[in-house]
Amino acid sequence: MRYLTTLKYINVVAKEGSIRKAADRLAITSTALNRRILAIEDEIGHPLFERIPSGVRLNTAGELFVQHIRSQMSDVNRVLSQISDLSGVRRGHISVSSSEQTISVFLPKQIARYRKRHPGVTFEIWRHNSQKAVDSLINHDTDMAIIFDSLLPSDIQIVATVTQVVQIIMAPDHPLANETSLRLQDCLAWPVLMPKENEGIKTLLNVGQVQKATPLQTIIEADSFDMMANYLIYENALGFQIPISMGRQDRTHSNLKAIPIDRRDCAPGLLHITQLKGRVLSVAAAKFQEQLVQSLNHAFPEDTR
Amino acid sequence: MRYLTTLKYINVVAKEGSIRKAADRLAITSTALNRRILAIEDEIGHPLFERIPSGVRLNTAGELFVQHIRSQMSDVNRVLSQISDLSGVRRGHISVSSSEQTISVFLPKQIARYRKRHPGVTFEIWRHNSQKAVDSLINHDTDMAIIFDSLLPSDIQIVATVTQVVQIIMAPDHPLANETSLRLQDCLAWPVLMPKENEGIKTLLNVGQVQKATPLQTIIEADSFDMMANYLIYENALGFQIPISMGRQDRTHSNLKAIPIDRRDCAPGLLHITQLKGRVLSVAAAKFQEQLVQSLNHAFPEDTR
DNA sequence: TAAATATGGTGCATTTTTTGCATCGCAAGT
DNA sequence: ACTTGCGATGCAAAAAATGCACCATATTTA
Repeated sequence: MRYLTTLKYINVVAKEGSIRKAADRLAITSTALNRRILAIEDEIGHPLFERIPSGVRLNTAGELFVQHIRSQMSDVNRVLSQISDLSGVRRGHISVSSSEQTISVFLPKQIARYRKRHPGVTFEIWRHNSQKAVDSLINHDTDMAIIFDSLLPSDIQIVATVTQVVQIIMAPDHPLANETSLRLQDCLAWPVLMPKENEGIKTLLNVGQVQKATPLQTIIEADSFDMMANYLIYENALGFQIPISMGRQDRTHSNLKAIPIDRRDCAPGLLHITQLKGRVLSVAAAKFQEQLVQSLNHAFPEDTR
Repeated sequence: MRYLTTLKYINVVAKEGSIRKAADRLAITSTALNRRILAIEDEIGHPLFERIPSGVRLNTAGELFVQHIRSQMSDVNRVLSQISDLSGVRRGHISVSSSEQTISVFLPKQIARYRKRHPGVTFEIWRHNSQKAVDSLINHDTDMAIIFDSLLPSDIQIVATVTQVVQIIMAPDHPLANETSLRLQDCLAWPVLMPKENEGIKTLLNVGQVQKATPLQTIIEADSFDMMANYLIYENALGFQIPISMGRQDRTHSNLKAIPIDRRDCAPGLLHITQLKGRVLSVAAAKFQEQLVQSLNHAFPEDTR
């Protein structure tokens, strides 16, 4: 949209914190960009940026205006998507913020399924921890976020929630592999691989550990589920994950066994599908969100806790 | 705002229903305007207007886009108002839709009071019946509306409500002038002036009449309160109004006596201050609305019905 | 301490975009 | 059959945006 260029430019400058850098990224001259900014500041009657030696920084007016810009741009996208939808083709671009747990197995399947029906829709997936996920929603950088067990600020709207029991994963020939449920004290004898950035699982486990005063012996902290999965083949250690991270037992991770932790030791976590409160999603994004919610509810029907 | 020109143009074309007429009103050539529209239609990838022999008409895509434009423009104004407010000066423009009852006495006083504190704010007052008032809110043509006793659609938000008892007005020397409350049957003996467009009062009275089977003898239907007031001096007739239409008894309409109708004959009406649901008002408009609500509640404290 | 390297801002020539005029084709009203 | 009003288009003029070279200034580096 041509009439949005200036707004887009300002947004980039705000993010880069420097006119020249922004100009680089936008593939235009810094002068052109500089002039656009001076012009609009003049038009508004107030500067939007504070000039500091290392570049520029939004002042209060700028904050207000940039916020407006972002909501404008996402609204335009929504309307364009609606218009595209009128002629039958479902076009659009969907931006999703996802946690480590859902990004590897669950999301790809969902996206593939959606794109099968609507090939005109493109996707953008961000791997965010919960804080960044929330920020990305507020900045209109993403349409929706999948967040595991985290307290959410009030301007985030929870669209759907499913419970996820933390599971212990191990090699299929592990001595514990035939149990149907495990207590934390059963694990003390084995070394443990702990998720690192993944605050959700860690918090849930920590609560359990503190309550029971059962310190696990963590040998590796890592973020990658694949890394963890591969390591478990070589040593009789234990890892943690939630069901959504794993494919079907017989498929993606057929070489791993997953056994739920007894609820007395570790409460089930909540996996939320969220969006910015009050925001109207594009047709494409709304439909995709609908599909996500439906799939989640189907795959993990409401437990009786 | 320069970057909004195209949007503004499209909005005008949509309202005028003709590119040439819109171009006239915008003081540009029809070619320039035509090109802008063709350009943006091309950019969107869908026509916004349907070309008919007598001009152009919005198609569905256009409806969507124009709706977006209107909300965008009012949002820009809100942000600009907020930015102005940062530097201490309260600037802005407030657009109010008002019913006949409030426009002559109540609103001028309120506006004067507001402008005394914030001379930078300008006003625009529309005299609308309730249907037009609602439309103007939906089109973003007005920031708020004062509507008397009318059912409101669900996308209108009621900010405040006061009750207004229908009064019978008459010359001070009228035989009924010394009563403190009147039944409708007391009025049968005198000719009656009925408000015309003012559906609110008429509906309330009609309910009363039907219930009691007491047909009033209407001699004049008119919209102007002043006309009504002046006529009552010459003939011993009766008129109807609600308290907010009258100034203080001793001031604006000192030559008239107002006596409430007994509630058994005519239920009190509701006067609403309304705005479009979900819309964020500019600083100026929000403050003015606040003042209105406060004044209303002060002037007409909650009755115990 | 002085040179080097960033930053935003400005004058001027150039390119791109927008506008206005004259005109066409078309359809409805007279 | 004619007029009138509509949107669309080719072409030249006007206006706006851009890029280049350069300035002033503050920070970092040698």
